[in-house]
Formats: sequence, structure tokens, C-alpha cells
Amino acid sequence: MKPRITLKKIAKEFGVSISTVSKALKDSHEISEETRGKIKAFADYYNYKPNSLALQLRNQKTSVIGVIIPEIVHHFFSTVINGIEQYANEKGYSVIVCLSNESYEKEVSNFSVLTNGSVDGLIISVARETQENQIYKHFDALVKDDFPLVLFDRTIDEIMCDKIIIDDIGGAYKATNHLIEIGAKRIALITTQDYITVGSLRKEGYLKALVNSGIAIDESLIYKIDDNKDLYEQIGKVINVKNPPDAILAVNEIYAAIALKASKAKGLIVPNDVAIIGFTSGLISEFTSPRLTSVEQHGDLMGRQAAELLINRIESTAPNEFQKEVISPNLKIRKSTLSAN
Amino acid sequence: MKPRITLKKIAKEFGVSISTVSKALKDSHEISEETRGKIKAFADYYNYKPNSLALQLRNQKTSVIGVIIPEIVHHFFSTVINGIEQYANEKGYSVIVCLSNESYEKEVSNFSVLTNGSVDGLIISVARETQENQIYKHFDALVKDDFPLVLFDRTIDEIMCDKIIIDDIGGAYKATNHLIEIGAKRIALITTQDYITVGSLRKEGYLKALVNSGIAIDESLIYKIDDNKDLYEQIGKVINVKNPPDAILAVNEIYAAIALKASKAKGLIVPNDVAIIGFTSGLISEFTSPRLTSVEQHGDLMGRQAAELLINRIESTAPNEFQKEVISPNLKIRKSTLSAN
DNA sequence: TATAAACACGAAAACGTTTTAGTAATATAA
DNA sequence: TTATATTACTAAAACGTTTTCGTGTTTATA
Repeated sequence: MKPRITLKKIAKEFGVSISTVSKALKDSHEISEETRGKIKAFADYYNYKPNSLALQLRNQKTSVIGVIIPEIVHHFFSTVINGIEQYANEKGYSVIVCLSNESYEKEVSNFSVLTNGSVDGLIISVARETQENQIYKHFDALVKDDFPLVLFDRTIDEIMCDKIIIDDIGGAYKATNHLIEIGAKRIALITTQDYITVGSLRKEGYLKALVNSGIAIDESLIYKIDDNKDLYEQIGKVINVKNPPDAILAVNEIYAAIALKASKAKGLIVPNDVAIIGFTSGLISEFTSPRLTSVEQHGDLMGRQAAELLINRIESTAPNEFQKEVISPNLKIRKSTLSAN
Repeated sequence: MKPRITLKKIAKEFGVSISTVSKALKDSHEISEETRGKIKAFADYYNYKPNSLALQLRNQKTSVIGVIIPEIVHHFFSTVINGIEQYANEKGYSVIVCLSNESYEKEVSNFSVLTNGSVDGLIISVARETQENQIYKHFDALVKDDFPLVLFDRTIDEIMCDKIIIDDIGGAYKATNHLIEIGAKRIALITTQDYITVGSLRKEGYLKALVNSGIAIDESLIYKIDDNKDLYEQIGKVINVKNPPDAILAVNEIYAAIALKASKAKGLIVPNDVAIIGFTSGLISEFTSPRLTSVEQHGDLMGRQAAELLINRIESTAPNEFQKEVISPNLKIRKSTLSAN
């Protein structure tokens, strides 16, 4: 790559000082019309642009925000990134994305890459492994120094910072209620292992709705899936029993779609024999048949608000209270819970 | 945010020079064991990390690569990002992602944000609007200065730089041949407007396969979809005619899934009455019923190779020839093209 | 005892920019 | 004519780091 043109080189070209060039390019009245004109023409011709590293160093501000997410090939997370990027851009920030791949180690290494002054703040959804092992010490230094930090979706109570979450309890409650309303009696829950906070929160909403409607809780209808094992096999067990459930609430889109497949494979009619709802209203839910009723998580909105929280934190000088925002999911009712009549 | 600790502050603390601190932290033998020890302990306690902006400025290297893509909530692009990120990370680079949202203007503004010294190179898939209007002047300055640049998927012939594309002709050819082999006679093509290069290339492969098999080309079976209008309506017209096709090749997953829905809505059995293949083997194709046979584009691989090309370009001093790599897609055969027998 | 080597550290430049404070030279006002 | 503005610039610091080249002191060698 050809070396970029700098103020110094322009200055040398015209035998003036660097400050003269800097001022000329900023149309300062301190510089004569003549000098200004030739400097600007020259700079323009050579496509001069101020080196942003130098500016960032001088201004002690990068206008970049870092995002660490577990994975990107995932509808929810990509919508969140989308929302972050949109808002950040409006405010003049760029976004640097790092993936933890659900690994604690990778998350820690992302931390060290991003907290060396290259970003003004961080938006994070913590890795599964981090949640599982509950080791949060990599956050300590950041929190101690009041580093601008926003946790979203998969948050950690112990860490004092701005947070934004989805009302998972409410979403699951709404979904379960909907199933109860359309007449379901035996509602299965397909959820994650307990250490995934969103999984356990959704379970909580599910239980709450059952209790509320006076339906007895049947632990045998609650299935905890291990993402490292075969999903089809595990979820198949929900359906392939003597007395399958008449409704299923799955904590994500994939589980729901697989449950749907399994039901159809067994000859059950969805929604008549078994109604199904999944969390996350992504592309899958739109294209299964029947389409899946789902809990819309508004990832875009979440991203926007996360970015807003972060940028406010970055740009405010007064030490505000930490905020915890909650996004209410809503139920997108599609064919998988609409009885045929 | 609390100000970060710097060499200067440490130096002042111990009444030594900045260089002494720098050397001590690097375990230089020039510094006495005693001084080294206390400096390191102090730095450690205050969690000193070298400011990366300062390093980047000094080393004239950012170890960041910029990526500009049309959208991120899109399976193919998110797999590409994934691939880029994986490889970049292995090589010690970070990734900054910008979205053009298919807009020329946004693409140009992304250019100006990223080419001010904040990244060592750029990986780009051009916006639809840019392709449509064929205005490429924002690339000129980069190309002139030999700025490390890799174009992927949606590339531009006129621009001299490294490129990586999918063999779209070959993929469509393979897919069409597969349809012919399973007995299709009237194969419809659901494609994009002509200015989308990948769309027209896939059409080329489709035509080539027909010609090769001695099947007459029927222009009335070629549908060019406008993404700004209602997709269901436009694609519905493929199926809802007196004499619907007995096979469909769609240039993306969404078109294919919608065609599948339309076929089923009309009471046609897939694949018996109409076989369907889509490009992009994402989540949708896996969860429709029947599952969609699709042309796998290997986005991860593409991302990895794009990153590899770019990093080679960045790190090589000798001016190498520009490379054009081609990834061969393969056909993932699923139920939508398997006859019932 | 004179000289060389080893030790422990510091000064300063370089990366590229902005900005404050200053300085000549010229022009204006008293 | 003298004091004061105005004009058109420059010097230098600051952001934080690394690294080369000194330099003074101590220790070892001849």
C-alpha cells in the first residue's frame, strides 16, 4: 500500500509549518486566502484525510463500540447487531464485532483485545460457558474503572452496569396462557439446561401461567435439552411417548421447529393434536408448515436500546444510576396454535 | 470512566523515566531486577495495558480489518462474517463490521469511515444500489493507492483487486441438471433483476444446462422478482397458472421457500408434482416440509478465504498479482427433489 | 592505576493530529 | 510619532508508546 499523505508532507511541499496546513484545511481565517487555496487544492488532489488513529489518540475517544456475542449465525443475535449498528451509525459510531463462540476463554481474549483503548464502550451477551461456570472476574477491572458497559439478553446480576433484557418470564407466561386458552391441558416445555438464565426464566413464566390457571405441574413434561447432544433425538422423546402432550412451548425457534417435525412424523396434526409455540420469531417460524406461533423478541429494538444506553453512558459526564431496561415480547400468532375451525 | 493508567503515570510514581517503565514491563535486562519488580507489581496492580491506539499509530498497523456487507440479518452474510472472524482472529486481527443496507450512499459513507487509517484492509460485498447504478468511483482512490481490498460474492469486474466468488454458473448448472435427471421437463427459474450479478450468472448456468440437455428455453418460465414488491404475490404467479412448471430453481432460499408454500397451497405435491431447489442452504431449507434441496454456498469458507486473501495482501511486501478465487458450490439433496419412490 | 566492560537508566524522536500561545511584520488609530 | 490592532504565520505541547543512542556509575581486567 502506498503511504498515505499527511500534514507533514503537505507542509514540506509548501515550506510551511504543520499547523499552517492544519488550519488551512479547516478554513481558518488565520491563514491567508492564497495559502489556504493552494494547500486545499493540493490536499484535495492527493485525497488527504486526517488519520483517524491520530485523532482518536489526541481526542481520547475512538467513536467505536465493541460488541461481544456468542455467535453471529443466529437470527436473534444478527438482528441485535443490526439494531446496534443502525443506532451507533446515526450517532457517528462504528461497531467492532467479536464472537465468543460460547467459550469463556474466547470471551476473555476478546475482552483484552477490546479494552486496550480501541473502543469507547462494550455491549456484551455472555458466553454459555461463562454462565455455566459463573466466573466473572474478567468483568471486575472494567466495572472498577467505570468502563461503559451494557449487558444484554444473557446478563449477570452480580455485575453492576447497564442492562437490557427481554421479559422472558412475561413472554413465556403469555405464550403458555395462549396455549391454555385454546384448550391445552398437558403443555410440555422444551427448555435448556438450568444454567442458561433465559431458559430458566422462561420456565418460570411457564410455571407461573400453569399455577395461575390451576393446572397441576407435571415435571415429566419438562424437557431440558443439552445443546451438545443430538437435538432430534432429545426432542423426539417429547412426542414419541404413549401419551404425548397436547401443546408444546419451546424456548427457541429451532427446538420448536424440530418438535413440529417430530409431531408430523408421528402423524400428529399441528395444531389440532398438538399446538406449538417457540421463542424467537425468525425466518424458520415463517417457513415451516404450519407456520409457528412465536414469541417475538424484537432483537433490533434491543440492539438499538443497548446502543443507546451505551452511548449515553459514554457521553454523559455525571455518574448516572445504572439502568435496567426490559423489553416486552409479544406473541405472533400463526397457524401452529390456531385450531382448524 | 476512570482515566486509564499509562507509562507516564507509572514513571512519575517511581520517579523514573518513561523508557525505564516501558523496558521494565518488557523484562528488559537493561533494568535492574529491583526496579523491574516494583514497576511490574505496580502496573499489575493497576491493571496496566498498553494503549492500543498509541501502538497502532506507532507501528502504522491496526490489525483490524473492515467488512462492508449489504445486510447482516441474512444467513449467507452472517456465515461469511463468521468465517472472516474466525480466520482473522487466528491471525491476530479484529473485525469491524459496517452495513450498507444495500444503499450506495451508506456504502460511500462506510468507505470514508474505514479508510482513514482505522483498518489495515477491507472486505466488501457491494450494495445492490451500487451494482444497479454502476457507480464505482469511491473505489478509485483505494485502488490507486494499492489499499488492501477483497471483493466477495457481489464483485465488480472493473475494479482491480483480489476477489472471491462462488461459481454461480456451475451451481445453477448442477442444480438444473439434477432437476433434469429426476425427469423435469418444464423447469421454471425464479431469479432477481438483471443487474444483480449473481442472479444473472445463475440464470446463465440454468440456461446452459437446458441447452446441454436439448431442452428448449421457454422465456415464459423465467421470473424476475423485484425485491421491493410483495414476494408472495410475485412468486405465486409461478405456480398459479394453467400449466405450472414441474420443477423450480430459485436463486435464493426465500424465493424457494415461498414457491414451496405456494405449491402446497395450490395442492401440488412436492416433489412429485413440482420439484424445488433453492440457492443458499440455511436454516429455512432445513425446516420446511419437505426440506428443500439447495445449493450450498459455503459462506464460512468464503469468509475464511476472503480474510486469508486480505491478510496475505496486507502482510506481503512484494506486489503480487491479484487473485480471483472461485468456490464450487455443491448440491445438498433433500426431500424437495426426491421422488416418493 | 589506567582502561575496558558491564550495568542501569534517561533523552529524544517518531507515529499524525489539534490547539494554545507566541512572534514578527504590517496597518491603523491616537 | 508612538501605541495598538491586525495579519499571517510558527513553535511546542499533548495524546501513549517503542526504540535508538547516549551517559554516568560501578566493576572487572590488564
